[in-house]
Amino acid sequence: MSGRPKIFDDQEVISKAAEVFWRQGYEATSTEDLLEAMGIGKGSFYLAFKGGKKELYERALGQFSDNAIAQFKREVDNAADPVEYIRQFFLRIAESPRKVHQKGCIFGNAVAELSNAEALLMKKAANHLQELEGLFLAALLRGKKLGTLKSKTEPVLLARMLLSNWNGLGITRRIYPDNESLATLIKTQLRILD
Amino acid sequence: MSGRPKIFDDQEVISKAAEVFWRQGYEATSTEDLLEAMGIGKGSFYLAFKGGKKELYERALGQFSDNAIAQFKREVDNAADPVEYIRQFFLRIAESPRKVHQKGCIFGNAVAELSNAEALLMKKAANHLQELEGLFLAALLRGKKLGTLKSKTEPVLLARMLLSNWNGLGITRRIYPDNESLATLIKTQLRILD
DNA sequence: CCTATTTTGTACCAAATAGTACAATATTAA
DNA sequence: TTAATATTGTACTATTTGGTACAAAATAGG
Repeated sequence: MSGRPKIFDDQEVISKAAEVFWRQGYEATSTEDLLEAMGIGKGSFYLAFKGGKKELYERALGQFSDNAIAQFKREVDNAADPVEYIRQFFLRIAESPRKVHQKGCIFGNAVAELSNAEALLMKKAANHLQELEGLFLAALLRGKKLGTLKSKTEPVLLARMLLSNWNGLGITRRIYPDNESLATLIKTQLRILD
Repeated sequence: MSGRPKIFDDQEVISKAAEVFWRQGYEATSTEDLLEAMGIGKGSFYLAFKGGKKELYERALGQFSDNAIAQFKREVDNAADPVEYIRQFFLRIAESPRKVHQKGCIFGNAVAELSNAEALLMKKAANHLQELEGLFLAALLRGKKLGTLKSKTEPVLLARMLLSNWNGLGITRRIYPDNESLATLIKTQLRILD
């Protein structure tokens, strides 16, 4: 065991690939694009990712989700008021540079573009969004207990609505990549929490 | 003038192409797919659409938009209460079969998947969604005059929000293609109009 | 220093794909 | 009938693409 040393770290190159996928989408990204971004050759690539582009995309979404979910969970758990954290989470969208707006949500993009042919991939992307909805719900429930969630609406329904708002913003921010109008929109949407 | 007769109608084949683009997305659709769906050969295709797939996609979006916009406008103008029409417009989403949910919104899909390389196409798709927002706004303003729009929120803002909700539903309905839960979600979203 | 092991880089291949060229075809009008 | 014209179908080409094969390289351990 232990032959020629690897010249790259899996997580690192997956991150770089994720960025390309995010910017260009799944179909529009060629393996050549990915190899260049990852900085490795075909030999290494197909050894590490036997499933090729498809496997890489799946792992890119998975790793991205793991990081995002972990961060969200860590921060919301540390927040005194989880409802206020959600508010800031959404309002932070309206603090992004244009380039970021243009990418939208990596999972929403996946759900939108993955055709019937890639139904399995699309299901996995959908699952990541459902995880986010789950975190919304947990935060809302804690807010309810704390008394910071005033809304009389069922938390399950509020969480679903937050997810749908998130999905919508992933598109809308690309049409209106203007932080001021986005902030106004988001603040209005967040009224459902009152 | 007037040589061999055309064996197809432009609008018809564009409609058929639009359906394929809608189902599979832009990148995932090959010209071969399109030729098959349209029922014409390469000779005819490149004569009628010199710009190839790209031109066809643009015209497909344009024609789809023209039809949808025209229908919306006709119906909302005939509606006694334009605000109620908007409500029904959204609630009708929750009366779709699974196959339709899986396709989402053809314009939202375009905005989501079109990479920087296709920035111009994406801008045109975005414009179609802005037209929809414009119709929302016109309807809300008329509702305001009629007194059927109760909400104190700025109509411009409401219209923007309706568009974002629409964009979100284009994704969310693919994750939850269940009409009952969709109806619940939509009804809650529509509360902003009260 | 040799052997086993793993990774790397490259050469190669087969399939798919977009697009062109052009002869054959079907029409109208003279 | 014939000339002019527009459309069609097909054969062809050039390129891109995903993927494989495999020899060379770089390590650890004996």
